[in-house]
Amino acid sequence: MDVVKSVYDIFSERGFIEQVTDEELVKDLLARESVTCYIGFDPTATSLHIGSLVPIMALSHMQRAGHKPIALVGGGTALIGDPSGKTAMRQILTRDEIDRNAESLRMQLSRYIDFEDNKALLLNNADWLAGLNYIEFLRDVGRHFSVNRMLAAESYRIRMETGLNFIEFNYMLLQSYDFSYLCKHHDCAIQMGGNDQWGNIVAGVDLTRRLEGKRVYGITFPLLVTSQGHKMGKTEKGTVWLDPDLTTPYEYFQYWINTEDDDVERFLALFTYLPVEEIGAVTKLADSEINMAKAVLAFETTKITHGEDEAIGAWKASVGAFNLRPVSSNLFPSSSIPRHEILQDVSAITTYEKTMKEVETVSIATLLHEVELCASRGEARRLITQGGAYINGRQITSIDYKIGVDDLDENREISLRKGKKKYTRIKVV
RNA sequence: GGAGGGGUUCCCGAGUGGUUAAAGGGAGCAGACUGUAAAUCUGCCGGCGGAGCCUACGGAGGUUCAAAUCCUCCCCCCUCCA
Repeated sequence: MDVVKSVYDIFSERGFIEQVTDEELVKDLLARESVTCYIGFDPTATSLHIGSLVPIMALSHMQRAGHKPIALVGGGTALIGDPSGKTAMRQILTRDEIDRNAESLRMQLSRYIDFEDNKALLLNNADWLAGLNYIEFLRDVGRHFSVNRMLAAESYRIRMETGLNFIEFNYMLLQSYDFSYLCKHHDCAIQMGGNDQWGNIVAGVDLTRRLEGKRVYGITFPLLVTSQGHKMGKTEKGTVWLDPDLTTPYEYFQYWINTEDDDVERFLALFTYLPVEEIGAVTKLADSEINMAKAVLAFETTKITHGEDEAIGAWKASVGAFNLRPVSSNLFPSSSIPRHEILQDVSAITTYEKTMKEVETVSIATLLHEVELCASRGEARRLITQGGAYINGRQITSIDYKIGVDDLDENREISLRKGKKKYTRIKVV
């Protein structure tokens, strides 16, 4: 088979697809011509996080296959917010905030998608939603929606039990309108999104047919949870962001290398560009050998999000801190992960600069708190009591421990560790 | 608008005057075991220099020696009726 793979094949072999509105037609369309497709993103935060990575990678694959992705910022819906105040899920944002978030969104997405020369678009639905006239909207759009059918949608059925306000109920109409608008003005033919968007996407397909007389399609991705059933991208320190100022590349790397065994293969397919043939080798890895695959996963994902230099830095720090074994040369030949032994270089680990006085005069618990290893001094004290605090690899046995010059290494640095995995360094200046 | 039910610590959820920083579960953290995995077991799990103090049970007042628990007003959610 030397037929070029279509992006649909790529999606399907990499596990991107949960549901498709019309598999045969979508397959055919994507194999035949360059298609414009879109995914919506919430502009409620200044940074995207790991939870958005599947949609982002999907858009990226689309573009690589010669299609045209549109990243749609949901500025219009953010303008409405959720007035009940009970759920914090939709914050009301001002136009300024939305525009600012949209801009940082563009910068982040630029790592994965090329927006040059209109090869991809970043649009904001506030541009067409904000000026909508209610009467006209009801007449032109609202009349196409059957409340009975809406209530049958999975997403609403669930909310019927806990309560659903009118604004939320309207998101389906607005999102459907987005789709038909993008179809009309940008010739957009496919909407993609998490499987929770299925109802909204299908509604948009229907509306577009009625409004524009055009046939459009929808694809949903599986909602990712780890094999433990945990939500993706949450750690002790909170969300794993894509912004290096919020989550350092080292922490990002660490998040991925800590992936559970059962998720490694799936994640390699979803979050890296490595060929599926190479990824399949994961299943043959015995016992701890799978850690090599995790290293590759961590390296490749970090490289995609933060660049190769940062990925190498994070990898080196990881090697230094955890005695990571080099990845065998026969594994993942497409990966650019370094495979040689290296000198210890932990500079990618977060380092705090402090004066000798600042270090000597405070209690060790305070210090652990100050370098954000512990959320409070109380937690730090507990940690020490339970034997989970280490200084330069030595367990701290007393909460009265005081740091002195003897704790400095030749670079005037101190290594602090919480448990087995959380490292921080202090540079005494 | 009327009637009833409800808002508890990160989440779910007990608790109807003091013994409640508040049962239980989940999540999380640490220790042991390991492979920076999972499972399991053990401990911890509001803040503050430990006995003490502060903050906390939707919001604001009030009763009381003492309130998450009683009273008043307000906000929000749910159910039924309109």
